[in-house]
Amino acid sequence: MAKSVVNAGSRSVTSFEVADAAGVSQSTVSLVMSGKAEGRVSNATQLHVQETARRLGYAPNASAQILRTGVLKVIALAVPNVQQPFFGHVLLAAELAARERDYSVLLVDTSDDAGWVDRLVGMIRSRLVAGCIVYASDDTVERKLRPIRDKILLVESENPDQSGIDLDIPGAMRAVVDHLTGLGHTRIGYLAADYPKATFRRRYEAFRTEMSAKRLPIASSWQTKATFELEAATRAATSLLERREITALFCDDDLLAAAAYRAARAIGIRIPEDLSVVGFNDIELARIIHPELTTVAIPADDVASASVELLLGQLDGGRDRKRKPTIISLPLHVRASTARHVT
Amino acid sequence: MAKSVVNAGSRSVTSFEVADAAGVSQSTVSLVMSGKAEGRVSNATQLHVQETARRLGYAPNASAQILRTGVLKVIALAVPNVQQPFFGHVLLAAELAARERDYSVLLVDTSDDAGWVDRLVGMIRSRLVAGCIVYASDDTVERKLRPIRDKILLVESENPDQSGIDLDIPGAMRAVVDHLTGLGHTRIGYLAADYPKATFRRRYEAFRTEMSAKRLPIASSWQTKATFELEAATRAATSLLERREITALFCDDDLLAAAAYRAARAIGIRIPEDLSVVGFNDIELARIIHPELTTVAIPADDVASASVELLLGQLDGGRDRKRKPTIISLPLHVRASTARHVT
DNA sequence: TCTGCTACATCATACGAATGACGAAGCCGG
DNA sequence: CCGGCTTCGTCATTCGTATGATGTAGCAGA
Repeated sequence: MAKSVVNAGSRSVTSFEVADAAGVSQSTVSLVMSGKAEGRVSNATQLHVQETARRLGYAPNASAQILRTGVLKVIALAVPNVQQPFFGHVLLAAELAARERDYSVLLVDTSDDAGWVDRLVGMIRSRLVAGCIVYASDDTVERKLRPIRDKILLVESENPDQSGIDLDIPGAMRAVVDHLTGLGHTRIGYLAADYPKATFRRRYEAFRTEMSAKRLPIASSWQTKATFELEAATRAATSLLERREITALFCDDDLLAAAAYRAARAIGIRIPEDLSVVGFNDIELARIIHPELTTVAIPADDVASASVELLLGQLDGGRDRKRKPTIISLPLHVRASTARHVT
Repeated sequence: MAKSVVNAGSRSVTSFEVADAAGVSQSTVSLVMSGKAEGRVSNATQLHVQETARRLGYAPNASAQILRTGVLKVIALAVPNVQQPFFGHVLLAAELAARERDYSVLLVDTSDDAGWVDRLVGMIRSRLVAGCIVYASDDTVERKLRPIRDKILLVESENPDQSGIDLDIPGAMRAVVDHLTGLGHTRIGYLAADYPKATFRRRYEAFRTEMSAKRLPIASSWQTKATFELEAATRAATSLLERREITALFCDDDLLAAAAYRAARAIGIRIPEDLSVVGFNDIELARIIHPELTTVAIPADDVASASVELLLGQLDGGRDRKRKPTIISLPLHVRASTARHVT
């Protein structure tokens, strides 16, 4: 009497129905399904239950499991602007790392509205997600996250000691300035990202520190800001370059470097003969534009997998908070966009 | 194995505790919190309960709510390779569209392993997510998704009639071929994406159809395949271009077009003077490389928001399945990489 | 005083799985 | 024939919320 089949209709199969169909109790089904049946259920029964469950298309209801066990394997990832290739990498790597530990990843985009922090806090309070990795936060955000800070891992926090993960910005900027001065450059421009993020501020500070240490000049006319919108960035770069005062240019992001390329081409400045350019991030674009871009690489995979690891550790580890942040070092990839300055 | 318990901050507040603190019953708290209190709870009590809840930091437990109500506002998004900028756009737009209807988005990356389909089916069966949008599926995938097909929305399915959303590939290819032939090109090459996806096959079929309709030649030596890995793609493009048989080249993706640019530059072929290039996707890169790339645009935002809309409709609408797919048309953005062919 | 309302609030149960506390056999040794 | 030990299962409760059913008090009308 094969009673089939329960099509994929909307009502879902419960452990009670499996129990009925298999002629056992709900407890037995639960024990078998959760793999805790050893020593409590005979092998024959286990097989029978498994077969019945399969036949009925049974899958334990996640909400019920979570409610009962308190175990929730979903984390959120709050990233600014997923469409930036760099964050795409981060997202991908984080998903992979999470999946390896049986976690799923919920996306929270932080780019367009201010409501995301409250939504995130709500998600965590209501236990829709167990915790969250937050990239590039700022003070306002961190204040709101305070009450749930043991469920949050900050990457590149405003306050470095709050970070779980931090990047070796000073080291990277030292490498950049060393590289450029090593090539004979002294008038180094700065195309900054016009976003109020800690990471950009810290890059600029590190730059100034390095330049001072080397007693090199910094002029405000050698510097400007731009968003990542291509046309706007190109205009900003153009107005900077057409003064023809600098021989090298650091850009806060590879996209800005690409804009600088466009600007340089438009006004007849050759890269690297007339201008050396250094970017930041090392996204694929860096090798696509011509000449290939010298840039500081952020190892997105390492950052993401380390974040996941730390967050999950923090979530069940409990009280080992006052750990120092993990520092990720950022290699400078030297390519064809930088060359010796000839006087 | 001692079970570590009781750390101060981690126990979460329940509606019973709020009820106690406020001197009312749990039911009352629930009614107030869910906004269904009108006519059942006096205003004074409502305010008092709300205040108490706020003071204790109460948030309803999501699992319990879902279990009780059966309402689950999380959907999954299965996309191949989030790090491709195009899918970054899709993801972002989908998250936004979902959020507007109070849904959250769970990411499923389909690029690196084959296990994702089973994981996805499990998520849906166990009601961890309510439904899923699946991009660029294939037959194998669709077979496995069959049992839960009313919770899935396919975008660009292998079998067009299964799709909820489809792209007007034939229209796009017609525009491409019209554009190139209008410029006097007859020997048109094809740099294909080496991935077994329906979308690429359909592009190629549409290409052949158009070329036949115009009685233009197609030669296998004018065509090759490549993955999106930059170096490999550049090599493939190089071997295609160094034959110097074609005057125009269609590329399955803007990244491949970028590789073609590199190849062309390396062997001294000028774009667009010696070779016109057309891409596909219109990612930001298309305007960054020089000359700016003529390319078929996929309106990622429209695709994503329409997908979300359709899926959510399908999830609660229930039985209006046999709807025809929504067709999204793909404009050709003509830029500087295509020019008249001079004999 | 009794019926009929309205306005508030509570009771009790269901959602579906997990799990500690209990059996019920079967078997052994004495 | 009885106590004790395994082996195999089941019972009953718990997780936290939502909600139909059920009061209770107060008041108006008759």
